[in-house]
Amino acid sequence: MLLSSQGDPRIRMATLPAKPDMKDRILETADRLFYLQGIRAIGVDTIAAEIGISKRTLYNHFPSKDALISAYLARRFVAPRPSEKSPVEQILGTFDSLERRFSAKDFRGCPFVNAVAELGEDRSVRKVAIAFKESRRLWFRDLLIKLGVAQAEALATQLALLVDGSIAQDLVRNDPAMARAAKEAATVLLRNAGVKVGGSASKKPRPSSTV
Amino acid sequence: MLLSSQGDPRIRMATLPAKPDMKDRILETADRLFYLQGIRAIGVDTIAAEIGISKRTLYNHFPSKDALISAYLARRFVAPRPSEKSPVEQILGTFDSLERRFSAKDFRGCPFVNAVAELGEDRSVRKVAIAFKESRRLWFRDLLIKLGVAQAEALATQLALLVDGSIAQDLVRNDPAMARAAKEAATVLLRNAGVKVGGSASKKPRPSSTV
DNA sequence: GCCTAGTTACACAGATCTGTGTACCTATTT
DNA sequence: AAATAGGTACACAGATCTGTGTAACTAGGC
Repeated sequence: MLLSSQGDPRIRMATLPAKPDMKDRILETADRLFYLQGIRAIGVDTIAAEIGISKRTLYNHFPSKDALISAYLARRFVAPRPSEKSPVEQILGTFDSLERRFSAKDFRGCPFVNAVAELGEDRSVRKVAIAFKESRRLWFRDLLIKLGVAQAEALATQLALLVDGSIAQDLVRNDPAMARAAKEAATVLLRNAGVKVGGSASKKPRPSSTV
Repeated sequence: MLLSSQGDPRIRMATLPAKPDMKDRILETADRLFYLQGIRAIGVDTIAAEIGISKRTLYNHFPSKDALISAYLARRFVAPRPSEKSPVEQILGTFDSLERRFSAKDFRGCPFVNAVAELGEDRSVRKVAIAFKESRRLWFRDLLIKLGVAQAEALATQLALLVDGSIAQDLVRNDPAMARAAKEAATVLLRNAGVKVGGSASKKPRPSSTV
């Protein structure tokens, strides 16, 4: 017993005791359940039971379910990290990564769209959902500007439509091919805007090294 | 008992003007409330109170809330009616009519996508949602085949993505311009497939007839 | 040892939800 | 007039949900 300090979760982090950050555990569990089953479908009792804590503990960390919902959406709001790849690769890579996510069993659409669909009139939910959608559009736009595309604003909006369209279609159909279809459409739109895109829209990056 | 003619419910309906079929009234009200506020957000009490009937009457027409939900979705499943217009006009007109719907105050996204988002695991809901999405895709596909487009299947899927993408974006942003953006993208895709599309994607249909 | 902070168990208030039971009412049909 | 069909009023069962109150327990820090 004495020797096995490695495996003892209590000894982790040198000074931190047996606290794997309860707040994070709650949030992580709420995230999973809210996303997979719906916000209205999951009660705070269910979340607490899933972690194995008392409901009281949950309410000691979050004053209300609404606060938990807000934290859930804030947690889902991750900005795309900067990349070394070329703008075209980043744009089209978006759809490859969508295809991977669609193939995962635990994908269930866009959490922001779902939240708006469920909670409708809620102002703060809509606000963060709009901010998220806009941040992605701006990410597209900046990449298009780097590519020298004239109508970067308009094209960025169209690419965002393809992203959300494929997400909505996959939510219903469970068909990762929707991401491929979106990528093909995106390729056509890019070429139409004068962007040079290597190869067809398929998974072939093409061996050419020329610009 | 004698034969049917006098007992025929169709004849009774004709003689009873003040009875617009209670069942239809219930369904219509449920439709409005479910769609605008969410299925889980609306209880049967609310529906009955909105019409001014007793909850008992509602349950005399629908055995359960689930049955009401199914009837709601079935009612929303309207196939596009055949049109005299050219295939191109029909395809692009889809986005014009989306733009009009987005501008209406009571538009709140796709009822099928919303239902799947809310009810997630429910098999029958998913089933009708898939059927609806596929029916629209096939409608696009058949029009594209009439136009002699080679890759009608793939292009139809892409057009469906644009439709659902603009719906999702408008649900969040409340911006009818999303339909215009989708129409512009659709125009590019059609031209790329060899379809002759008159004018730019903007609201300049053509100086000739008003249909 | 003692204090404090976090957690637990558990009861409970109060709201809301689906669905049922029952007796009564009212208009039409026979 | 009697029967029938459909609606009403209203209570109620039973589940579930958010949120609170409270006393007791358990650790680490002083």
